Amino acid sequence: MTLRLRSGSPRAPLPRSFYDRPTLDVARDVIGKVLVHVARGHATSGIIVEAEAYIGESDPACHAAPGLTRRNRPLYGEPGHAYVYLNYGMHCLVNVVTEARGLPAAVLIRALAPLDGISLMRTRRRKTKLGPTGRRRAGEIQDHELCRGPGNLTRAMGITLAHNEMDLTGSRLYLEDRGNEVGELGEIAWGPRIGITVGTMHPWRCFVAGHRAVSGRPISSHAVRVEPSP
DNA sequence: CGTTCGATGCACT
DNA sequence: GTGCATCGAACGT
Repeated sequence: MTLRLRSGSPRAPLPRSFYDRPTLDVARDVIGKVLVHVARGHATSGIIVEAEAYIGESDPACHAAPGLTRRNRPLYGEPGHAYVYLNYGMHCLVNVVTEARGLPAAVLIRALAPLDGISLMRTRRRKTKLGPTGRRRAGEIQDHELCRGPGNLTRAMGITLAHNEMDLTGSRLYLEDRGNEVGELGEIAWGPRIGITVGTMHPWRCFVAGHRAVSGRPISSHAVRVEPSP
């Protein structure tokens, strides 16, 4: 399947200036944008509905907390590049690097509402290694489950460690604006980041409240803030 | 519904 | 050797 765009709009990766901004602004603004991966002429894409900010060496949950290491080097590099790493030995997680000029920070992409290449996503998800019991799920994976969660979305999109440090202004892996109105998806909400044991005081997880593709349990609307408090 | 727990690889101390 | 920015099957309500 070839890359398909909304009526006639040219392929236009977001410029580096989009990423070279305060990370909380980038985390908010990636919601509603489209993540695209083109592999061997086949595109997969989805609207970002969940993201988390990791900001600087003073953020204990950020990979830059120990200072510069071989692994976290992309965080110290130019904004608009991918930071992909392996976690729990089996999941590749994809971030977009933000904040130039010495502040190591990034936004973790946590969930997408799939758009293009859904059958290819389903094929890739079916190739997931089986657990110790060797049992596979009974039914088909639903569309909204394909890219629900950071490990699931990289599996469905075919994003691997080979994409680490890739330039997001290129033509292989990028974000673009297809004019989707965030209001059509739902209301933007902020809350604590998921799956971490430190840095939970920061409400730096941004998501579309109530969207089916958002990971974790649904959160009652009164439990979330509408703006982050850095 | 809810919680628990094992699989899995690599960076880091 | 330790500890993960996870996932989902297998239990227990």
